[in-house]
Amino acid sequence: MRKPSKAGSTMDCSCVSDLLFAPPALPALWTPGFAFPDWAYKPESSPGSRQIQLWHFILELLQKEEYQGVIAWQGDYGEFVIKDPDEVARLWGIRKCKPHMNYDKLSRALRYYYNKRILHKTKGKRFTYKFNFSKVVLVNYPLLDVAAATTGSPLLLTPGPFAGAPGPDAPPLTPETLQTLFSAPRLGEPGARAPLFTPEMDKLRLDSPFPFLGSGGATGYSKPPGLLGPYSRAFPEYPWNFNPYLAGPFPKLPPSLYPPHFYPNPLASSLGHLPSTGAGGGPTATPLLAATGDSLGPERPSGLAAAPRLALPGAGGPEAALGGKEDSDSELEITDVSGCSSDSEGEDGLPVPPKAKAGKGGLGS
DNA sequence: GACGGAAACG
DNA sequence: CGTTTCCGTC
Repeated sequence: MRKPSKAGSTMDCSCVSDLLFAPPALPALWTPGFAFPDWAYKPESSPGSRQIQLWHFILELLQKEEYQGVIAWQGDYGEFVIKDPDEVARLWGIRKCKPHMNYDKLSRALRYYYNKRILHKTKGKRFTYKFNFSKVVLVNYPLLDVAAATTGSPLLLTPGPFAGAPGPDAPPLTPETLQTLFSAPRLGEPGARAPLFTPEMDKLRLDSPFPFLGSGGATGYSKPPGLLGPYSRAFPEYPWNFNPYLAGPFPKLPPSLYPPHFYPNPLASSLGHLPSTGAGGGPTATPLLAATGDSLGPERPSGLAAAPRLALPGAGGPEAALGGKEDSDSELEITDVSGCSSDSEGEDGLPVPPKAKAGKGGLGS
């Protein structure tokens, strides 16, 4: 019943819209046109209102090395752990100008994602959740959903908790499916519904051993899907220097290329600017974006085929990235509430300390 | 801590 | 609609 006189706190809260990522000086491996994926901000509907959503935010955080002490990928594909709930909540609060945000509330919002299947809880592990990228992708590319439905995507590779969930909208996508979908030449075209599925793929699909949602066990570290990739200077974490999504038509990927777990990179694919599938690769996936957003699409340079310098792990490998990220964090902390009216409930001025990071070694939890 | 109902808000 | 706020329950 407590409803503090919040009256007309119409604080526009020009929270600086702090796109976490300011485009400072982008390294050479950065293509101008390759801005943050629209899809990350455009869930599906509400054309125009691109209020950041919690899962976007989480993804953002996860993608920035600066916050690895606060939230980080861990465990299986899409699994992440909130190492510092208070901090994450605080950051979220800042972003939304909700000074009283806390983990309890944030987690409630997170819990709402369960039904939406955007997120899932990793039971047993504290503060650990798991992204359901299949859903995330679908949410952003409804067309794919349609396509999948049309073909009656037979692949069900969700051993996780969803396995038993006969959800009508349980669109379990496997990386393979995604690739297939993304490879399709114009999804937007009614008549151009490319051969999304072929008999041969069927086999492959079922054959895919992916730790998508529920392969327990893999205790190894899982690198984040390079979904949002481009923001950090470190390009995608594709240690294997190989993009599953652009790998030709559908070659049975050689075992050597099959890491313990690899993740799809729908984004990259959708942007279709990665290592061109080259011959046989087939159609570019670029149209996808156009298909969905269309119209006002920030025209992607047709020749977007720009230089898709993926991480050239080769020697460096993922470990290199992992190990070398300890350097001093960037200064683009989003820890300032500048813009947020301090009015609100007339509480503390919300000093927002510069957050002394790095101090946490015993956060093991 | 984690869950989910309920009400309210923008 | 996506939370935010609050809360009872396990």
